[in-house]
Amino acid sequence: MKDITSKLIDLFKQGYCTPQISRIAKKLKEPSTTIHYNIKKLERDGLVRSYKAVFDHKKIDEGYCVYVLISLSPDEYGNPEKVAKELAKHVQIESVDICTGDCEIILKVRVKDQNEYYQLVKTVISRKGIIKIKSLTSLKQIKSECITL
Amino acid sequence: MKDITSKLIDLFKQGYCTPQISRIAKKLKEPSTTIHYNIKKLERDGLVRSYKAVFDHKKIDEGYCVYVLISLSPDEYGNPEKVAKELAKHVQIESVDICTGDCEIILKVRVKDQNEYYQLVKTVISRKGIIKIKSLTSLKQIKSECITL
DNA sequence: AAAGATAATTGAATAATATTCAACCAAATA
DNA sequence: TATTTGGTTGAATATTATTCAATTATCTTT
Repeated sequence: MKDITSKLIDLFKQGYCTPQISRIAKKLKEPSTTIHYNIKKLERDGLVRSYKAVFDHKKIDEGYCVYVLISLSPDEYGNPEKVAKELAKHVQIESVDICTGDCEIILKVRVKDQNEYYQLVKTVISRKGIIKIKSLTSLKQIKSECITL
Repeated sequence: MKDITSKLIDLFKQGYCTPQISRIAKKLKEPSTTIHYNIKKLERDGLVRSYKAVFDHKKIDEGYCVYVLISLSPDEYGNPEKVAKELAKHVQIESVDICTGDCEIILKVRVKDQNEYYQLVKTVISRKGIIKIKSLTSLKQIKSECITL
């Protein structure tokens, strides 16, 4: 048996989806050519970056979700983007924001369990320049990516 | 002129997209029927919740992004889901998580600007049961919904 | 306000794609 | 090892996206 499932999940995280023009046309009661034209415009103008799947994260071994508030040391403080871009490379890190307020960087992390999170903190999040990490663990996701669960 | 753009954006937040089977088939070098079968299985088993668009939020009047840490008063403390579900109803609130640690609920909010955020805090986030709100404003999004910007 | 240019809407024709089906093969189970 | 269940696949069909050309609306310039 080929393990196509995990390959599909990886592709769907990036994109590999497309709008359902005829369904939208019926919904909005407009000709499908009009819908087609308007969608292409959205894409051309860059309002839409990608079309992708939204998962039930518990079912794809990403049930452990943590918001990570990161404080930088004074020497890295002026250039948070360097650290942020480095962190963004990791697939377990869903989002990376540079912030104002109590911390300089906020991550949203999805991993399988607490142990995998611990490994991630040890190997990628803890690094030179980061002086403080506060983990806010999600006990229950009520809404995610605009979709109420 | 019909304002189809905003209707499309609304639909794409919920879904109204679908996988590109033939493109995936070429990518993975498998017959499209095999890909079709495996995708239907993913959907049937509930690993995939929806297919949707990812936006350039700055271009759709959602350029102001805030993480909101909410503390509940002792009387609501034992039942955070009630408050969480109420908050989840609002389209500007992208995600709602019930948390452990410094706060009970974390929101990710997307609005046009600071003023619209102020309105949201006044009218929906501030309510009975919420005793403390800490706003962490995103200055720059490096990665969002798994997509590096 | 008129003329010209550009952008948006649309139906008909075509191209591309998803879906169904039946046959076959692999894996698990008893 | 016989039997059932789940996965793979090619050929046929159904559905859907895309292209194109014509039409209409909107914006720009004078």
